Amino acid sequence: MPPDTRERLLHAAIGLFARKGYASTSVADILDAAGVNAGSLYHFFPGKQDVLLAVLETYRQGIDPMLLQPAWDGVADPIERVFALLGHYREYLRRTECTYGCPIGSIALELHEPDPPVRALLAANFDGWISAIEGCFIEAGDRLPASVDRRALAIFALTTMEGGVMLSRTDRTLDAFDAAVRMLRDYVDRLQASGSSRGTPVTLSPPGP
Amino acid sequence: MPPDTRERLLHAAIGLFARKGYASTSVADILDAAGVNAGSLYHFFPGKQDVLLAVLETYRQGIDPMLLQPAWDGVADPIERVFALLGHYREYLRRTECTYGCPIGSIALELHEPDPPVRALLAANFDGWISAIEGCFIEAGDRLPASVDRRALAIFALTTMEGGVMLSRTDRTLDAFDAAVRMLRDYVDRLQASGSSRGTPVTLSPPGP
DNA sequence: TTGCGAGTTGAACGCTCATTCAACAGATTC
DNA sequence: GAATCTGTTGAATGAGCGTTCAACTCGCAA
Repeated sequence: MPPDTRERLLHAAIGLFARKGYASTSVADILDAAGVNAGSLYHFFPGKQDVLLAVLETYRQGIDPMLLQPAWDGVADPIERVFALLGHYREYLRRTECTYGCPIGSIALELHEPDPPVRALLAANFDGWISAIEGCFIEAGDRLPASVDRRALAIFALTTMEGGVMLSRTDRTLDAFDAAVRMLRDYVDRLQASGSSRGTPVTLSPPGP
Repeated sequence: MPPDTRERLLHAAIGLFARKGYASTSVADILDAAGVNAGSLYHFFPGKQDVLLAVLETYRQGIDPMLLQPAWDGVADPIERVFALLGHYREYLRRTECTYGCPIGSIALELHEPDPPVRALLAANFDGWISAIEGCFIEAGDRLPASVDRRALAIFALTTMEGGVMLSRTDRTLDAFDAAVRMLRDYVDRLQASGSSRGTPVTLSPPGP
């Protein structure tokens, strides 16, 4: 029954890395936020980068229980689940007044030459996200044309989210995020309309302003 | 006729910020790369952040002559110009073995609480890019459905590029970038096909792997 | 010849950073 | 009750950071 010192450090680091980024967060910041002394941190982690590794691993394990399940609560339709998840990120942006969006994306672009284990965990996080969305599009079955690569579409959804977060964070407005998601919605609507020989017919909403 | 010290500092900073990011580039790095002493830098710039401002302003002024014109050389069709520009970024990724893509995007996500002038210049850079692509889609006229918001489509193209760069940089492979651009191409193709009562008919290529 | 301003030099400054370490505390084991 | 293990303490370390500054060079104008 070890004390929760490690947990407190991890939780403090998660918050600080999301708010300030990795490089701009000092070890002293983490220590202050966790209410822990320097030696204790180095008792649990070999160094600062290993705290980052633990944070990224926590995110990775949290994709399903902490991200997907809350976003998909009450949403059964697989395609609606994709946009429910995007809406989840929109809410995150909105609540923070567009100051931070996806912590994985921020760290991915912040570290220009990440050590291999860090890069591997970043890639694993992206892969978990993509695979979940790919599952939605696969579950959509013949509502989408058979010729559409489900995984590529999932990647496209992730680039839309990450790019939208980047632009919206830069001008502190949800406009760019909303515009990008609106276009993705229009695309998926058109895909559904084009393959509508089977499955429930879909009403095509115009992508206007 | 002032010596080119300021130019050398600017050029060195552009290269280093793109390669290592802003925070990870020390003033000493810039001085070494430019072959200049500390005092000289502070003769031309009040501080490190003002070097960043000058770099961002240089990028902004270079969007047309340094980015668009080379990418669009010999490409007349407005819609092909959009994808020619995306191909330009692909080449940039490829030549650097997927280690760096868009420097504006990297800095935008690296700085979590940028000073107002820095954020304004980042936004101005994105806006210049978006407006240029918006011009392409406007020029495409009735090849695209009238209901499609040209600016939103331009934003969508930027999120595709920035998101694609992020993912490709993370797993050091062009796959994600290619997948995202392929889906954007399919979307634009479908938009053209749907509004094809006027203009040149467009052959719809399947988005398969 | 003197004076001046633009540009240069590089050592020095104060600060923050990640990390270390010897000493200590308390529970568990033998 | 001695030994051991896990965890804690917080001052100290040394490197690197952005920045400052007094002294200097040099071309040019008066």
